[in-house]
Amino acid sequence: MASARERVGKIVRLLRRHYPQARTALEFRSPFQILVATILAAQCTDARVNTITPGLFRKYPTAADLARADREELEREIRPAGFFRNKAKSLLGASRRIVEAYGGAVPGAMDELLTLPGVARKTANIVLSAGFGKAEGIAVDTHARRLSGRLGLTGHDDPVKIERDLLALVPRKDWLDLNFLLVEHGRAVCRARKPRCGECFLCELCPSAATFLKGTGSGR
DNA sequence: ATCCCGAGGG
DNA sequence: CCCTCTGGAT
Repeated sequence: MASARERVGKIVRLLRRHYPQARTALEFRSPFQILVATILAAQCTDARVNTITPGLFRKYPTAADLARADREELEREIRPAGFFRNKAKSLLGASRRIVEAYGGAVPGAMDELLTLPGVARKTANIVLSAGFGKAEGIAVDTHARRLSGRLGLTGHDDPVKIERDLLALVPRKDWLDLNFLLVEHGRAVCRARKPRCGECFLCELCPSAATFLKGTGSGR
């Protein structure tokens, strides 16, 4: 019988093979830009975020610029991403603290990132991995959480416990990739509504696939 | 009509 | 633990 570790290892290998570009997609951005884009991405599609970030970064190239931004003007800029008041508050609060406590540079440690208003573990994990190329944890958003649940990666549903279990299950060298792979696969294939089990390369390893493959299409 | 790439607050 | 915040996709 394959151990949980072996099973997860197999899944990680398949994920990596199918999303070779997942990690590099954001590499050209600075930690500051990653932070901003990640905050904006909550409850919103990438495509929508991508329509506003160019103008945003032109207007506010650095944390210092953003820290000085007019709140209402900023809210207008990011409105299409939804939750614009909360997000403007987070962007302003975080950039101000970055200026005051970290000399204007986004901090590269988990405990420091967590002191930024609007930044919790998920966002911090993404900033660390996409912005700094290092992983101190594994970002568990709703996509990763759903994927983990369907694949039965861990016995838990709580994101904190999922992360803890994954960290114990996966070798450290894979943490970085997992931050992108779980989210990407959960978003693109293992979707909440109609999971695309028919085109999922993890199908044979997935205890939930049979449920969704019943009948003609999938889900519904 | 209902759900969602989070986080803060009661 | 519950609620709220937003616009877009389905």
